[in-house]
Amino acid sequence: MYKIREFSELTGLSKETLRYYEQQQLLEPASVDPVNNYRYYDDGSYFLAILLQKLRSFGCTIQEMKDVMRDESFTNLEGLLHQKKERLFFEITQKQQTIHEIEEFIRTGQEE
Amino acid sequence: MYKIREFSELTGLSKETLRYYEQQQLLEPASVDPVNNYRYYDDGSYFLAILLQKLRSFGCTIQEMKDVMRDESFTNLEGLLHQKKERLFFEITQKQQTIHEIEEFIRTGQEE
DNA sequence: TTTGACTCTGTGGTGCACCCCATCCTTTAT
DNA sequence: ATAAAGGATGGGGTGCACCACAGAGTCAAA
Repeated sequence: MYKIREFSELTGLSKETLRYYEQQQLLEPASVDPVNNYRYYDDGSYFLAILLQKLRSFGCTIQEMKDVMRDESFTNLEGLLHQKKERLFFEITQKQQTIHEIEEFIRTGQEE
Repeated sequence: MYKIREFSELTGLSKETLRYYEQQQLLEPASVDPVNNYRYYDDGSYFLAILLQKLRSFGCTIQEMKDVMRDESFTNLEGLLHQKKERLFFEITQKQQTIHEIEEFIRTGQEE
């Protein structure tokens, strides 16, 4: 059982982020001491925290992660990952398009 | 001379955006009636407004556009455009990297 | 002249995912 | 026993580029 500080260092998620995720019902502590309200995390929490961190780095929103965490078998996980990949491909073509527009603008806009 | 509404329709920039740009000293009306404070825009304003709109679509920030608008000969414009292109190339490789990470995650993360 | 459309200013809100701080309480080490 | 370290809560703030709205004044056509 880890207290929030140690768990924060373990996972790389800040204490504030952990509290925020709890509030969002995204990652709840394994247990909360009813006397002092201290949060305690365990290895199951660790697994989930690492997953969440990865998903965030993939560009998933809190809402999307909530949808994934809702069922424990992660049935929606793979779908979300594919969707994110598609999104990234789309954003890449968007940016390539913008690059073309900039180059076009440099060429034609230069005339004045 | 166009009043703000007409100029807004002409340029595609909303009235609020025009007021905001004025506040940011990014695009000032050609004149302001001292009696009623009505803003009036002219064809010079139009040219600048279109430029600003393009720069925004290229991903330029307000601050960057301010730097460009500061001198009337637009000496910094080309530099900014090149910088934006570089930025876009970088973001594209970032996203490609993320795509690889997702694929890697699908492969190795699938084992549990 | 009336009416409706337009404009002004100022202020507050939006979204997202957090971060920061004051204040108070608890634990831990000495 | 004491003091430092760490925990809790609640609320506000951040950045960016706007959008929305209230309330008041103004213009333009019929």
